[in-house]
Amino acid sequence: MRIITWNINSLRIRLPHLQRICGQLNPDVVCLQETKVPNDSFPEREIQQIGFPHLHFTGMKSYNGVAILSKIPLSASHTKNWCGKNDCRHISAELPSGTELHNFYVPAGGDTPDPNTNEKFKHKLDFLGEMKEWFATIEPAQRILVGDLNIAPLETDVWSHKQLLNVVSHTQVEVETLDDVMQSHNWIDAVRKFVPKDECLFSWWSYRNRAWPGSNRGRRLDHIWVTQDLAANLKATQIFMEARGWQKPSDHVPVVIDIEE
DNA sequence: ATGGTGGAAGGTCCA
Repeated sequence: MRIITWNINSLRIRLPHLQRICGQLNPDVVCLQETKVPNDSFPEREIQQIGFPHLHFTGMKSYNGVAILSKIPLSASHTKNWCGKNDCRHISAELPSGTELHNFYVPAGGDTPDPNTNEKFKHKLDFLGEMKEWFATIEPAQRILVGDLNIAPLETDVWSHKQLLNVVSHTQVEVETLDDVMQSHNWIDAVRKFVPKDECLFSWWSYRNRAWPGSNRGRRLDHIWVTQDLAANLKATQIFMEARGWQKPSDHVPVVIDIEE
Protein backbone atom coordinates (compact mmCIF):
# COMPACT_ATOMS: atom_id res chain seq x y z
CA MET A 1 0.00 0.00 0.00
CA ARG A 2 1.25 3.45 -0.88
CA ILE A 3 0.37 6.33 1.45
CA ILE A 4 1.15 9.98 0.78
CA THR A 5 1.11 12.93 3.15
CA TRP A 6 1.08 16.43 1.72
CA ASN A 7 0.44 19.92 3.03
CA ILE A 8 -1.40 21.13 -0.06
CA ASN A 9 -1.91 24.76 1.06
CA SER A 10 -5.43 25.12 -0.37
CA LEU A 11 -7.09 22.06 -1.85
CA ARG A 12 -9.22 24.04 -4.28
CA ILE A 13 -6.44 25.93 -6.06
CA ARG A 14 -4.10 22.91 -6.02
CA LEU A 15 -6.47 20.33 -7.54
CA PRO A 16 -4.45 20.16 -10.79
CA HIS A 17 -1.29 19.41 -8.81
CA LEU A 18 -3.13 16.75 -6.80
CA GLN A 19 -4.20 15.10 -10.04
CA ARG A 20 -0.69 15.25 -11.47
CA ILE A 21 0.88 13.87 -8.29
CA CYS A 22 -1.61 11.01 -8.11
CA GLY A 23 -1.05 10.25 -11.79
CA GLN A 24 2.71 9.96 -11.25
CA LEU A 25 2.79 8.27 -7.84
CA ASN A 26 -0.44 6.25 -7.89
CA PRO A 27 -1.06 6.31 -4.11
CA ASP A 28 -3.77 4.23 -2.45
CA VAL A 29 -4.32 6.79 0.29
CA VAL A 30 -3.59 10.53 0.37
CA CYS A 31 -3.52 12.52 3.60
CA LEU A 32 -3.78 16.28 3.13
CA GLN A 33 -3.23 19.22 5.46
CA GLU A 34 -4.17 22.88 5.10
CA THR A 35 -7.05 22.10 2.78
CA LYS A 36 -8.47 25.53 3.71
CA VAL A 37 -11.97 24.53 2.69
CA PRO A 38 -15.18 24.29 4.74
CA ASN A 39 -16.90 20.90 4.58
CA ASP A 40 -19.81 22.17 2.49
CA SER A 41 -17.43 23.42 -0.20
CA PHE A 42 -15.22 20.30 -0.29
CA PRO A 43 -14.66 19.38 -3.97
CA GLU A 44 -15.89 15.79 -3.63
CA ARG A 45 -16.77 15.23 -7.27
CA GLU A 46 -13.45 16.51 -8.58
CA ILE A 47 -11.48 14.31 -6.20
CA GLN A 48 -13.59 11.28 -7.00
CA GLN A 49 -12.76 11.90 -10.66
CA ILE A 50 -9.06 11.86 -9.76
CA GLY A 51 -9.66 8.35 -8.50
CA PHE A 52 -10.56 8.51 -4.82
CA PRO A 53 -14.14 7.45 -4.13
CA HIS A 54 -13.73 7.31 -0.35
CA LEU A 55 -13.33 10.72 1.26
CA HIS A 56 -12.97 11.75 4.88
CA PHE A 57 -12.42 15.36 5.81
CA THR A 58 -12.84 18.07 8.37
CA GLY A 59 -12.42 21.68 7.33
CA MET A 60 -13.18 25.25 8.23
CA LYS A 61 -13.12 28.65 6.61
CA SER A 62 -9.70 30.03 5.59
CA TYR A 63 -7.44 28.02 7.88
CA ASN A 64 -6.22 24.49 8.62
CA GLY A 65 -8.32 21.52 7.52
CA VAL A 66 -7.28 17.88 7.01
CA ALA A 67 -8.51 15.16 4.68
CA ILE A 68 -8.00 11.48 3.90
CA LEU A 69 -8.61 10.42 0.27
CA SER A 70 -8.70 6.69 -0.43
CA LYS A 71 -9.08 4.25 -3.31
CA ILE A 72 -10.21 1.58 -0.88
CA PRO A 73 -13.03 1.84 1.65
CA LEU A 74 -11.89 2.85 5.13
CA SER A 75 -13.72 2.66 8.42
CA ALA A 76 -15.75 5.64 9.53
CA SER A 77 -13.36 8.47 10.31
CA HIS A 78 -12.93 10.28 13.59
CA THR A 79 -11.90 13.81 14.31
CA LYS A 80 -10.71 15.12 17.63
CA ASN A 81 -10.49 18.59 19.11
CA TRP A 82 -7.10 19.57 20.50
CA CYS A 83 -6.33 22.25 23.08
CA GLY A 84 -10.03 22.98 23.42
CA LYS A 85 -10.19 24.35 19.87
CA ASN A 86 -12.41 23.12 17.07
CA ASP A 87 -9.81 23.95 14.45
CA CYS A 88 -9.66 20.86 12.19
CA ARG A 89 -6.12 19.63 12.81
CA HIS A 90 -6.69 15.87 13.10
CA ILE A 91 -8.62 13.12 11.37
CA SER A 92 -8.20 9.36 11.59
CA ALA A 93 -9.60 6.25 9.92
CA GLU A 94 -8.90 2.53 9.90
CA LEU A 95 -7.31 0.69 7.00
CA PRO A 96 -8.88 -2.66 6.03
CA SER A 97 -6.19 -4.46 8.05
CA GLY A 98 -7.34 -2.64 11.19
CA THR A 99 -4.28 -0.38 11.25
CA GLU A 100 -5.24 3.13 12.38
CA LEU A 101 -4.18 6.03 10.18
CA HIS A 102 -3.83 9.41 11.90
CA ASN A 103 -3.46 12.61 9.93
CA PHE A 104 -2.20 15.69 11.85
CA TYR A 105 -1.63 19.35 11.22
CA VAL A 106 0.37 20.62 14.21
CA PRO A 107 0.23 24.40 14.85
CA ALA A 108 3.12 26.26 13.21
CA GLY A 109 3.91 28.23 16.36
CA GLY A 110 4.34 31.82 15.21
CA ASP A 111 7.62 33.69 15.07
CA THR A 112 9.02 33.87 18.61
CA PRO A 113 10.03 30.61 20.31
CA ASP A 114 8.83 31.69 23.76
CA PRO A 115 5.59 30.26 25.20
CA ASN A 116 5.37 33.10 27.74
CA THR A 117 5.17 35.87 25.17
CA ASN A 118 3.89 34.00 22.10
CA GLU A 119 0.48 32.36 22.44
CA LYS A 120 0.96 30.46 19.17
CA PHE A 121 4.16 28.86 20.38
CA LYS A 122 2.42 27.88 23.63
CA HIS A 123 -0.38 26.35 21.56
CA LYS A 124 2.16 24.30 19.59
CA LEU A 125 3.83 22.91 22.72
CA ASP A 126 0.45 22.28 24.38
CA PHE A 127 -0.78 20.47 21.27
CA LEU A 128 2.26 18.16 21.29
CA GLY A 129 1.78 17.56 25.00
CA GLU A 130 -1.81 16.55 24.37
CA MET A 131 -0.72 14.19 21.57
CA LYS A 132 1.68 12.47 23.95
CA GLU A 133 -0.95 12.15 26.67
CA TRP A 134 -3.63 10.88 24.30
CA PHE A 135 -1.52 8.23 22.59
CA ALA A 136 -0.30 7.04 26.00
CA THR A 137 -3.84 6.45 27.20
CA ILE A 138 -5.69 4.94 24.23
CA GLU A 139 -5.79 1.21 23.50
CA PRO A 140 -2.68 -0.32 21.91
CA ALA A 141 -3.05 -0.81 18.14
CA GLN A 142 -1.05 -0.84 14.94
CA ARG A 143 -0.88 2.81 13.93
CA ILE A 144 0.45 5.06 11.20
CA LEU A 145 0.80 8.78 11.97
CA VAL A 146 1.37 11.24 9.16
CA GLY A 147 1.24 14.94 8.73
CA ASP A 148 2.73 18.39 8.86
CA LEU A 149 4.23 18.35 12.35
CA ASN A 150 5.91 21.72 11.77
CA ILE A 151 9.10 20.52 13.46
CA ALA A 152 12.40 19.49 11.85
CA PRO A 153 13.94 17.32 14.57
CA LEU A 154 17.37 16.30 13.23
CA GLU A 155 20.30 18.54 12.40
CA THR A 156 20.08 17.21 8.84
CA ASP A 157 16.36 18.06 8.70
CA VAL A 158 17.27 21.73 8.17
CA TRP A 159 19.64 23.50 5.80
CA SER A 160 21.67 24.97 8.66
CA HIS A 161 21.40 23.58 12.17
CA LYS A 162 23.33 26.49 13.68
CA GLN A 163 21.39 29.20 11.90
CA LEU A 164 18.02 27.72 12.76
CA LEU A 165 18.59 26.84 16.42
CA ASN A 166 16.52 29.83 17.51
CA VAL A 167 14.02 29.62 14.65
CA VAL A 168 10.59 28.13 15.35
CA SER A 169 10.50 24.56 13.95
CA HIS A 170 14.04 23.63 15.02
CA THR A 171 14.43 24.92 18.60
CA GLN A 172 15.62 22.59 21.33
CA VAL A 173 12.34 22.71 23.24
CA GLU A 174 10.36 21.73 20.13
CA VAL A 175 12.72 18.91 19.22
CA GLU A 176 12.69 17.58 22.79
CA THR A 177 8.91 17.80 23.00
CA LEU A 178 8.51 15.98 19.68
CA ASP A 179 10.99 13.28 20.80
CA ASP A 180 8.90 12.92 23.93
CA VAL A 181 5.77 12.30 21.84
CA MET A 182 7.65 9.72 19.76
CA GLN A 183 9.04 7.84 22.72
CA SER A 184 5.76 7.81 24.63
CA HIS A 185 4.18 5.57 22.00
CA ASN A 186 7.19 3.77 20.52
CA TRP A 187 6.79 5.60 17.23
CA ILE A 188 9.33 4.90 14.49
CA ASP A 189 10.34 7.61 12.02
CA ALA A 190 9.48 5.63 8.89
CA VAL A 191 11.29 7.90 6.43
CA ARG A 192 14.54 7.95 8.39
CA LYS A 193 14.44 4.14 8.43
CA PHE A 194 15.52 4.41 4.79
CA VAL A 195 17.57 7.61 4.73
CA PRO A 196 20.71 7.79 6.92
CA LYS A 197 20.67 10.44 9.63
CA ASP A 198 23.71 12.20 8.20
CA GLU A 199 21.90 12.85 4.91
CA CYS A 200 19.94 16.09 4.50
CA LEU A 201 16.26 15.60 3.88
CA PHE A 202 13.70 18.38 3.36
CA SER A 203 9.97 18.49 2.58
CA TRP A 204 9.37 22.25 2.75
CA TRP A 205 10.96 25.31 1.18
CA SER A 206 9.76 28.80 2.06
CA TYR A 207 7.93 30.86 -0.55
CA ARG A 208 10.11 33.76 0.56
CA ASN A 209 13.23 32.16 -0.84
CA ARG A 210 12.88 32.47 -4.56
CA ALA A 211 16.23 30.89 -5.26
CA TRP A 212 14.84 27.38 -4.84
CA PRO A 213 16.19 24.91 -5.70
CA GLY A 214 19.59 26.55 -6.12
CA SER A 215 20.07 27.42 -2.45
CA ASN A 216 18.10 24.41 -1.14
CA ARG A 217 17.26 26.13 2.15
CA GLY A 218 14.67 23.59 3.20
CA ARG A 219 13.36 21.88 6.31
CA ARG A 220 11.77 18.47 6.92
CA LEU A 221 8.47 19.42 8.54
CA ASP A 222 6.34 16.59 7.14
CA HIS A 223 6.60 13.17 8.68
CA ILE A 224 5.42 9.58 8.58
CA TRP A 225 5.65 7.53 11.74
CA VAL A 226 4.58 3.95 12.41
CA THR A 227 4.25 1.97 15.60
CA GLN A 228 7.11 -0.42 16.31
CA ASP A 229 5.11 -3.50 15.28
CA LEU A 230 4.76 -2.12 11.73
CA ALA A 231 8.42 -1.27 11.21
CA ALA A 232 9.16 -4.56 9.49
CA ASN A 233 6.32 -3.91 7.01
CA LEU A 234 7.92 -0.74 5.63
CA LYS A 235 9.15 -1.19 2.08
CA ALA A 236 10.26 2.16 0.70
CA THR A 237 10.02 5.91 1.04
CA GLN A 238 10.19 8.91 -1.26
CA ILE A 239 10.09 12.68 -0.99
CA PHE A 240 8.55 14.06 -4.17
CA MET A 241 10.74 17.16 -4.51
CA GLU A 242 9.93 17.87 -8.14
CA ALA A 243 6.47 19.19 -7.21
CA ARG A 244 8.12 22.19 -5.53
CA GLY A 245 9.35 23.29 -8.95
CA TRP A 246 5.97 23.28 -10.67
CA GLN A 247 3.97 26.42 -11.47
CA LYS A 248 2.14 27.77 -8.40
CA PRO A 249 3.41 25.05 -6.04
CA SER A 250 2.59 24.38 -2.43
CA ASP A 251 5.54 25.23 -0.20
CA HIS A 252 5.47 21.57 0.96
CA VAL A 253 6.02 18.47 -1.19
CA PRO A 254 4.45 15.01 -0.80
CA VAL A 255 6.13 12.45 1.42
CA VAL A 256 5.50 8.85 0.37
CA ILE A 257 5.65 5.54 2.18
CA ASP A 258 5.17 2.03 0.83
CA ILE A 259 4.03 -0.41 3.47
CA GLU A 260 2.81 -3.97 3.43
CA GLU A 261 -0.73 -3.90 4.72
C1' DA B 1 16.21 45.34 11.80
C1' DT B 2 13.34 44.35 8.04
C1' DG B 3 11.14 42.07 4.43
C1' DG B 4 10.85 38.72 1.32
C1' DT B 5 5.86 35.29 -1.00
C1' DG B 6 1.42 32.91 -1.09
C1' DG B 7 -3.65 31.68 0.24
C1' DA B 8 -8.19 33.04 1.86
C1' DA B 9 -10.64 36.89 2.06
C1' DG B 10 -12.32 41.01 0.63
C1' DG B 11 -10.05 43.17 7.01
C1' DT B 12 -5.98 41.39 7.78
C1' DC B 13 -4.54 36.87 9.54
C1' DC B 14 -1.73 33.03 9.02
C1' DA B 15 2.03 30.32 7.23
